[in-house]
Amino acid sequence: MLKIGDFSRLSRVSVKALRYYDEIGLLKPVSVDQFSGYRYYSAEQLPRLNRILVLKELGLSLEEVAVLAAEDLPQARITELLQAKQTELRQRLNEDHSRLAQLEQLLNAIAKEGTMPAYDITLKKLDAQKVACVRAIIPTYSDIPKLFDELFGQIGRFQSKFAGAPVALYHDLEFKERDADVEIAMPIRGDITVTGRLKMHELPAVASAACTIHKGSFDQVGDAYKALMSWIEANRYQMAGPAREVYLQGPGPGVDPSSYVTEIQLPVEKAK
Amino acid sequence: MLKIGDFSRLSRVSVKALRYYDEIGLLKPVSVDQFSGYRYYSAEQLPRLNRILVLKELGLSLEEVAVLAAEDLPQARITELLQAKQTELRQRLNEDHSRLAQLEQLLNAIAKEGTMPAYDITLKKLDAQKVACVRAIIPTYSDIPKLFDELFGQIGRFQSKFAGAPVALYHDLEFKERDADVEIAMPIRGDITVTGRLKMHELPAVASAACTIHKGSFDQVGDAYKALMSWIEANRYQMAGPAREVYLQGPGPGVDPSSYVTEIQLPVEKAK
DNA sequence: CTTGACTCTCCCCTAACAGGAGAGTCTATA
DNA sequence: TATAGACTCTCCTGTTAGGGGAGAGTCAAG
Repeated sequence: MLKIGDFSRLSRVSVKALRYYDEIGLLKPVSVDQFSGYRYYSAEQLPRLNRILVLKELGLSLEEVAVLAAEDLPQARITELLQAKQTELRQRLNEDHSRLAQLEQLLNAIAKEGTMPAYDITLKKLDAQKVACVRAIIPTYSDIPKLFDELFGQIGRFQSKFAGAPVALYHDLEFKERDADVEIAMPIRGDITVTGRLKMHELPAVASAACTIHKGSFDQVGDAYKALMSWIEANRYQMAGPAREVYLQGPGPGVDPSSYVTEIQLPVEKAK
Repeated sequence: MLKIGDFSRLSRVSVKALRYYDEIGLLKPVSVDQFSGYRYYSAEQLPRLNRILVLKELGLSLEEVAVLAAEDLPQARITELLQAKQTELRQRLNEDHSRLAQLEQLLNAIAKEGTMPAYDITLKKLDAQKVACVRAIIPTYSDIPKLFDELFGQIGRFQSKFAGAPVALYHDLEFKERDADVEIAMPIRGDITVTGRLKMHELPAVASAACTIHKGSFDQVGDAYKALMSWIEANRYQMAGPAREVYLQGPGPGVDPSSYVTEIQLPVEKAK
């Protein structure tokens, strides 16, 4: 019979860990002194402990190890559990891989710019949402406020049904200096009646969109687009739908242009 | 001013997480109502939160994120931190890679044998240790007990200086049916005087050894060696020193051969 | 018999929140 | 104006796999 310290030395497992394995029922000492509480182990338990350590090393949680270390477990269950771990590991490998790529890209950008880049870009999934909208071909971008006025002039009294921040969609796949096809939309909960150029419809969901947040006047919003474009190129994506601008904090009473906050969302897909 | 729920919806970060970020000082609301305790955020905080999320996604802990999200951090510190993360990530990638390989191997073995393999093999580092030993060429393996007797006949009275389980070293790099070069050693703490064929010396440390534990009579110890050998081959290692057998529970009064416990250690190195 | 090494239980700590309890607050509608 | 329902607050517990330490009891050698 070995005292816990001896068993710890033989197995190179800490005393704390052994006590913990006892507590969770993973490896019980062969006997426990009823009065002193001392745990006594046998060298014959080393193979089991060894198996526990091996399985743990493979990335299984102690709970899973406990299942696998049980005797007479049907083979099907064993392989099932291990294969689940396998796919889990594979997935983490992929994630880490792309993390590493992102990290490298960030380091490159820092080396080039000498500081943290101004725009942080993430890939998001956009849900479908019901909106009230007006869509038109406008001669110049300075006509956008008119579309807003047209929209809010009609739906302004349904504030309680607003379900988010207003969005602009640029339906031209390429940038157009004039005569752009623009849609101004407001997410709506429930139904409202619309007339004239106003329509209710559903913005389609987007499987993945490269997104970033621009802070400040719309004059510099081009920088955000540039950052998005070079990110898309560097990560081998390509555009896959109309760009969206979400006006998280837009023009309004007492709002300075320098505190506007706009999220730009570019639907993308992996380039072939 | 946005209530926490609104800010949560805008940012797609849970209310719980936002409160937590407030608590650890990572992202404080712009104002907190002194009486109700309500937190009020501004849309202008979204870029910062976005940066936090991006850095977190890269695998940084919130503590590290807090450092990086601080203003006016010298560029050197930034790259230093990120590069540290990079190497950390690379290491985890390697580990996961080998884990995956081990897992696949285990699944193969299970598929072949129909059950969990009898031997779990691990790579260990062996420390140097001082031993008393007797080394000899013995005609047959059944002469090993004689060597034990010779050893313990002399050092048996120094039990208090024993520092581990007895070890056998097989100095022939290839298996020899007869006239094997065998060393029987006992780890010793401090010094003792030895005479005749007995020597004191230091067993060298081993950078990595493939190890497994055999339970039961020595007759079947060959299975353990077979398992080790095929593991070594499958993992592209090669032997790099004398095999060791550690008698964790060996012959003694009232010990049945079926409860012997022996660890087999094969020093290895990566095959080129 | 003493001393030093060992062991016991119990409690707190980790990271990044999630879940829930119980109490207080805000706001839209009747 | 009253109230219901939605929202928010703090506080507590739980998650993994133990580590660190306190205070008390136990064992073995000299």
